[in-house]
Amino acid sequence: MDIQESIRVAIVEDEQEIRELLEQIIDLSPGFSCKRTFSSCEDALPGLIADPPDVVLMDINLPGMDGISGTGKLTEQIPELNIIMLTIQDDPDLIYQSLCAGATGYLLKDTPPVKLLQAIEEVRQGGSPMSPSIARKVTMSFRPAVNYDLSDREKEILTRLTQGENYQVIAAELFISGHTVRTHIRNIYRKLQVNTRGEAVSTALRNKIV
Amino acid sequence: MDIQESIRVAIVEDEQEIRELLEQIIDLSPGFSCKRTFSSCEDALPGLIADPPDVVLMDINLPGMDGISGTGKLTEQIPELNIIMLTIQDDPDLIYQSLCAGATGYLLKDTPPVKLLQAIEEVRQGGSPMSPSIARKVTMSFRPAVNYDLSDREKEILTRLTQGENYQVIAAELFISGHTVRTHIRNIYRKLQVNTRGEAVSTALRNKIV
DNA sequence: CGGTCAATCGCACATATGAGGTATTTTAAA
DNA sequence: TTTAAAATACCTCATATGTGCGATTGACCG
Repeated sequence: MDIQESIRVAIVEDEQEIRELLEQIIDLSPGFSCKRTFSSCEDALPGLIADPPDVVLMDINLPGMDGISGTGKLTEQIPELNIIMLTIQDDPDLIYQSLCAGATGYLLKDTPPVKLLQAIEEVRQGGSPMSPSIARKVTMSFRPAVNYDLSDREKEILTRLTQGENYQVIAAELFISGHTVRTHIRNIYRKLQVNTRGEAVSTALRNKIV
Repeated sequence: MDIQESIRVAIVEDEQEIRELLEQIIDLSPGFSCKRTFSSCEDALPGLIADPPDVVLMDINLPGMDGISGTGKLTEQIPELNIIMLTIQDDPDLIYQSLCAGATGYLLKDTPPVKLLQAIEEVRQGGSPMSPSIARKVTMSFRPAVNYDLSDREKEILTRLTQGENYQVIAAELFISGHTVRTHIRNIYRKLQVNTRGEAVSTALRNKIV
């Protein structure tokens, strides 16, 4: 392997101490190089878009544009860019937002240097490195949160509501009368504590009921 | 640490060869023990529910009840049970369904023994081990898939549709007339290629537009 | 300068929906 | 076998919705 082929890493991190520490860890490791570091997204974006590195380490808490918005802007321009969030927070909501914005990895800042370097390599090879506790939060996010105690029939009808079918169509497909469909939907709304179709579909999908 | 404290692993796998190979890998490794193996979910469920192991390795393709359904039944009874899917398939849909059913890890069958043991330890410690390519598919699943080219105003209205607000309420909140709301919604429906509120909300949420 | 598009506003009408109530039958559990 | 829950069915009525049409304004672009 050519000496030139070291993985080019860029860092966006506002705290000077951490930034320089990361830079040293990476730059002093064979196979890795860190030529560019930034203390804000505003500084980082133009350069990173013009000449994308192999991997970006992105802090979430930044003055001005936060790391999640920055990640969004970057992936909008360069969808295949590998961005690893590197932060203290393990708030499920921030993890969710980061991944939606296009992050491909998510590490906690207490990650030891060796693991950090492994993660950079892994994301380079098409993986999605995450700290164990983060990965767990991600998998847990797929689970249905609350149990609304819907009957099978109700779930069936709710599914069809999400598909935009109207009362008559549902009735025909399930071989029941439109009146019955209305009654079921009334019960669904009561259990879901909603009173419109839009809310019902929304609650159903967000809670993975269907 | 006590010698008794080895991690108790159970295996559900129909192919005898693979099952016995896994059993050996685990049972011969210090700190791990595999006392129970099954060739079907039907066989496995009663025992696993009665006396849950620390970790379950679950195949997806099984005769009779498949591994995803089995995982669902298990987590219904024991939500905190650690189940690692162990399969050849990396189909995003199966990954999604597995995680929804309650799987906490997902490994490909070509995972080398060392990595497998590491994964078992990791899931035991609250992580969610995944093969790199699987993890990447999981993170990618958070990204908005298709761009429907909605204007900011349209996204704003779409968001409110998902919250079940009616035309008049939306109009009042955005300080525009109900007529305008209708026009926007008409345009949203056209762009999303739907013609009911339920479908619009569904498409919006599934594609992470809002 | 002409063209395009987003955002705004308007009218009319058939149908779908949500909300109120009541009641029978089937299934499952106690 | 009694009871409870789920599934079924019906009625009425005010309002929301989807859709057909047309129109004006302002911003931005070539």
